[in-house]
Amino acid sequence: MKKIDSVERIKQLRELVEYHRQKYHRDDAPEISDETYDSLMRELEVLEKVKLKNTKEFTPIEKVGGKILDKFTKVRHETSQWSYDNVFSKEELIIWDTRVENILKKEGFEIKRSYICELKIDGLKIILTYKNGELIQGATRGDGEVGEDITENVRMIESIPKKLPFPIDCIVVGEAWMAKDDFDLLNKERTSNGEPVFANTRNAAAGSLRQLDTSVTGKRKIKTFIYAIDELVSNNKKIVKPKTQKETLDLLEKLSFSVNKESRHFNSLEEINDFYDLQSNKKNSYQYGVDGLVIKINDFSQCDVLGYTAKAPRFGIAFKFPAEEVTTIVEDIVVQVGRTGALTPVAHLVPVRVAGSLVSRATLHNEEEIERLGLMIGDTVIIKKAGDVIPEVVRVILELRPKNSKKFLPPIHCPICGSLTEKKSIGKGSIGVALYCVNKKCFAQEVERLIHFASKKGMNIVGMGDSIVEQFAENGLVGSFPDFYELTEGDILGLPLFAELKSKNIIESIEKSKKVTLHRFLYALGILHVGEETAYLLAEHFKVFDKVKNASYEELVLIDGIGEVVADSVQNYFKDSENREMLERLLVHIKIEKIQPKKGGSVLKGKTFVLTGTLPNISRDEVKKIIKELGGSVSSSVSKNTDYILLGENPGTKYDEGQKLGIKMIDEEEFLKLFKL
DNA sequence: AGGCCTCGAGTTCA
DNA sequence: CTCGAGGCCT
Repeated sequence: MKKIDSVERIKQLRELVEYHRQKYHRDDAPEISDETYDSLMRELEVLEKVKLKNTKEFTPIEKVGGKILDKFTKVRHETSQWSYDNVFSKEELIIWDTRVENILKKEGFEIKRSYICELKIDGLKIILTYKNGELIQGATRGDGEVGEDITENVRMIESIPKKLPFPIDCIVVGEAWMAKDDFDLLNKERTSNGEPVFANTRNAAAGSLRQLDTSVTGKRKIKTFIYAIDELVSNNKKIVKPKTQKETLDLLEKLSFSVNKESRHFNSLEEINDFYDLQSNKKNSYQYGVDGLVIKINDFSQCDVLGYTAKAPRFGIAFKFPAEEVTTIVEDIVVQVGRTGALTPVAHLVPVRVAGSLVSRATLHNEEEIERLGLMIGDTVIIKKAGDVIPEVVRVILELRPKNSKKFLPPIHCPICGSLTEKKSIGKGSIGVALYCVNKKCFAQEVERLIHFASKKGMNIVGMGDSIVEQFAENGLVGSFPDFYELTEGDILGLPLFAELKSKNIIESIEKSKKVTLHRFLYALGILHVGEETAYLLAEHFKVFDKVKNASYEELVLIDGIGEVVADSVQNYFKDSENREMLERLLVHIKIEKIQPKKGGSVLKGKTFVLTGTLPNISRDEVKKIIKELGGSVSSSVSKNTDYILLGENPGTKYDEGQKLGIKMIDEEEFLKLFKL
């Protein structure tokens, strides 16, 4: 891929950012997620700084917010409404803190400082003005200088006091948000009324506040957290101007505002980092969205010294949680060969941080998926992580497509062995979507089969991971399964990076792997359509390997769960003379153990479980084993046959499906207790 | 023949 | 986790 001209990209990005800025701030109808928007903004900021500095093209983005719609009247804010700069890592936080310390030192100020950490609520900023204790105005932030008058809407919000307990003048600032439960209900209602649903709680909150009919606002159950006092005039001795952020929060509470209870007062960055970790685990348990922490210097006299940059206050910073959706560029689409010969296109990306890890590749499944996405090489795309683990291309940002973008052409030849590719026919006349390399001797396929054979769920040769198998294969040490068992320490020692101890360990693991259960052995062979489950079925039915090997088609299809396709596949595998020879050579080394009769468990008889998320103490495979031993079964997808969903941390879409179907959810603790394990 | 339920296969990063 | 497709029930 040719490098994209950065000046050209800056121009495109500017236009795009401006477009979405208006969509978001003016129209309340964003088309992209905030994270995506942030990500575009950050890229633009960096590019401008690097490429255009000292040129007349340099017009840094400073304006934030949008133009004002006619239907709401404008209000000019008494004090500018800033927003804090963002940091995304502990290192960046230290840089911010060091700058704070340096400025304080330079100005001859006390450098000892403490911090207030507040949750950064995902809502919309509101500014409330009180005169003599009476609410006289509510406004949105707008561009920071001029916002919209939403006084009548704000009066409909329960958590906002219309009259303060003290007759003072003040301007306070906070966040308006909608609870996740209320959001779900609202969207459900809108669906049944045929209205478009809101994309997220913040849009819903924003939409609800900008209603010309304020009774609608009242019905929408908007909630608030207030966190700042911009101005305060008081004749009352009980109400004095706060000198710190902590006093501010206390005072706000005293004035009957709704104040978030999670805020903490800390003296060190270490404490802040712990709090960050704690909250990043807890964030999904709140009814409001949290996108990070806001860290503020507690002492206002220090804040005054620190002042403002052109863009943001120096005395505070937003420490954001890792973005879950970001943009990046598809540098190339590369075709990978699987163990069965299946060819899978994978997008190679400019590395980006998503949900805490650096992502450089994402599977595209097949051509049809690429078609659906309308993806071309060189495109800018939005990436997210499915179930917080596997990177996924969500969609293409067409506006950023470079002129030299290339279409992905499905390979005519296998990228590894060069033989022709084809699609498989399935059933009568119809053709499957996946493309295959039909050469069984294809080196890539052979390596993948060997990896599968040695894997944990197969022969479980400990220490024989993907890259080691690859290395062995490339050096001609292994080409077929029996080769593993004919390796000597001397063979391995010849390879680079293999010291004596390491070689010895590998030989030992190979030795240990010789004892296997029948189902694991069958699985390891990698027979087409025989996965873990089917291997188990075969093992249970036939008990000994020879009977599986010699089973007739008729016998196979009679087994519950095995149909024509699988029976065919099994038959063909054992009919193949090369396979038979290989097996003969292999079985000399292998000792197939009898499966122990099930430990008379029947507690879970007939119960079907589905697992989602990470369990705190037990591994997924262990749980599966336990459930099976007790007579239950584990399925990979939720259906109405599912009895229980075993819920771990960061559950995926199965959680939502389960909720829809009203399936009982239990966590690890409940599971163990329930079945007295 | 159609629809639901499951399984198999491929995938990512630390 | 997601997708496609095999198996089985209606």
